[in-house]
Amino acid sequence: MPYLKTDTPSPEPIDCRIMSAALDLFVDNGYHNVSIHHIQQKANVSIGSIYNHFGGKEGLASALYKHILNEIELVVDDAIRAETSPIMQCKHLIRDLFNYTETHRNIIAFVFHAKHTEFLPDEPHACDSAPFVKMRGIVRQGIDCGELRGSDTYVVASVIFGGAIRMIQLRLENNLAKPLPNYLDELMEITLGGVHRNPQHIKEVT
Amino acid sequence: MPYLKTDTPSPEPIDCRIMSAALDLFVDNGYHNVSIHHIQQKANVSIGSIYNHFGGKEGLASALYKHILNEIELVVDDAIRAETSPIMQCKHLIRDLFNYTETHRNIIAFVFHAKHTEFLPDEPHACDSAPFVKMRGIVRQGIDCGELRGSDTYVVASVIFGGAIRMIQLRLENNLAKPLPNYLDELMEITLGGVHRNPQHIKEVT
DNA sequence: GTCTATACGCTGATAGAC
DNA sequence: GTCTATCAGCGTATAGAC
Repeated sequence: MPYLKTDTPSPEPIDCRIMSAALDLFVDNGYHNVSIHHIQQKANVSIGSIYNHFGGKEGLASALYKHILNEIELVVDDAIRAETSPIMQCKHLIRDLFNYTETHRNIIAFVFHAKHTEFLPDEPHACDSAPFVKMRGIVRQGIDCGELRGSDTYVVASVIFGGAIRMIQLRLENNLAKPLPNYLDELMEITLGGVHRNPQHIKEVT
Repeated sequence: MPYLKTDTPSPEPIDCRIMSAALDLFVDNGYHNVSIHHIQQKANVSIGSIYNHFGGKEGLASALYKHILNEIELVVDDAIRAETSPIMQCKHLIRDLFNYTETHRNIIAFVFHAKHTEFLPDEPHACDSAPFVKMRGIVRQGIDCGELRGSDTYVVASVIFGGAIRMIQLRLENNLAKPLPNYLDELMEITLGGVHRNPQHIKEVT
């Protein structure tokens, strides 16, 4: 599963080496601030090889994007398989994403911290890709079976995963003192139970 | 307040025309896909004028960034002034941001939909800028006065504003059928009251 | 398949006239 | 202050040897 190892210079297949180097450089510097020459140098390959394998810089980014979305999809599938209720699936998934952020920082950063449409205009928006569609599917089931409040899938999914994604982004920008798993329990508690201390008074403010 | 009008070609001060053109182009195409020549053409000014006023492309982006953060800060200040309780301030602010997204799309897009560190390495992260610091200040007060549950400011702020920001991003990517204000009531209700239909059972899943 | 050297276009920036 | 013409550098992509 961790096919894409970070900062491993040499003894791997060449296409993997290229993608790993590109991932690190893209995350650290941004797609447009990285040239083919940088990637070539970091991956210890020639420019020709990059063109042979990926057809150019954009093809490389596209392959990397799809590869990483597949990895995320595996994480989502695991969570769906491991739990039965939608709420438990959500919590399981957020926990795994938090762990993944700590162990595979750049993979998460590439998904949650880049604007792909600026360099991959033909790829679908991240939120329309398989893993995110599946996340909304979990939420949809939770609403239908009465476990989750609300009616609009996008709204409920935004509350559940929006808070978690925000935490991930804060962590990636080094705004959090501790690793993400330390915040998981509090995050889930107030996401599920609400931020309002006296829920019976909510009607007063809405 | 709407000093930066969108798609207004001519009868304004030159620096405003330049910033408006740059904002539209940056949002539509991404900073790195826009050249000085594009901006010059759209703003009906010369390259020299851009350099005279802003010192170059990066200086222009930096001025635009600061200008827009100031506008957002005004929105935050308005919400803080208009309400007394932190929860009401949060809801007021989210409503105004939703309206602002519909009426000043590109201003919101530039703040919530771009990765500024890729072209403004010297500017602070958006989440460290004044408006976002003030948002966390509201949350901090809410926690301290017992109105909001939770203890960590970042966690509570992520839940409250993370969901709203996620909705804004979905709207900017045309994933929502209706304008944002239509979703406000449901969003606030489940954010404040929790997504879990039976809160008394939360301990079972956390 | 892998590599090097080269060509070409574009972009940011400047110089100097008005 | 505003403008035009021009330059230098970089970055993508290709051609062709091994």
